[in-house]
Amino acid sequence: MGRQPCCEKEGLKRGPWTIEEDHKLMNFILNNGIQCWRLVPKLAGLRRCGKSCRLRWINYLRPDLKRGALTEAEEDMIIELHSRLGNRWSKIASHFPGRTDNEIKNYWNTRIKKKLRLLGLDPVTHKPVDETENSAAENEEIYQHIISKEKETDYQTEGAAKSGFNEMKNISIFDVPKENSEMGSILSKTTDESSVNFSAIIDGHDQFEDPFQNWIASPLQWDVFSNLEENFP
DNA sequence: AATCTACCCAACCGCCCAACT
DNA sequence: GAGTTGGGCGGTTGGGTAGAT
Repeated sequence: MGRQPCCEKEGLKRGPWTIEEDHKLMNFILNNGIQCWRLVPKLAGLRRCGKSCRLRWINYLRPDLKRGALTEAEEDMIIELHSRLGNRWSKIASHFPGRTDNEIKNYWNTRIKKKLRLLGLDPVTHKPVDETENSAAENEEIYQHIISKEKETDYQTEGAAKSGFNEMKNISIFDVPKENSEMGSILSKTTDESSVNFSAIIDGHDQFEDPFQNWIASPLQWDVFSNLEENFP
């Protein structure tokens, strides 16, 4: 008898999460906490696998997530930790509050690995490999090229974020840049009701009747999450 | 303008392990 | 001790995007 699947696959939705789904999950967890991931989709009214909900929460919805590109210092630390811990991404991620193992793993696979190879280092052992294809000077030249390209990219990304627009198709409630929280938008929480009730006030007046629509549409006052336990006992 | 290619990253899959029965 | 279950982890994939041709 083989292992049973973690959940019924039939009738389950897969693929990218919608804003509505994000909302349902976020709202459920903030109101109820996490006891059993298997039950979360059922109780939250989602047609998703419990594992999928967990992943979405951990990698994307968690309020304490740190967003934006990894810094050079973080990158150096990842390399150092990887040389000691290997591909134990969750262990590595535990040294970076607000970063996820998935994020670090992706960063490693798409960038650091490449850089190490170009520098003539084996990404697995971190030791020099035979420089049969490129000389050290050539490697250095390519590496500098990558660095300059990355700086260009970072600058562009930062500029786009500051403009207040996010053209990503899969935009989420958390894609709004933090800087915009200063634009007169307030996310307030009404605690004198049985359930948590968010109401966003944009430029002094309500724009939507549905508080969740407000939540989606308005830039967040991020500080509300800094004392989460106080807000959601 | 259209097509191709490389890259990025969110999401999924399957395995492992600890806790429980 | 064996079987079951749920959570966690690492590897992989597929879709979207940007840049090159």
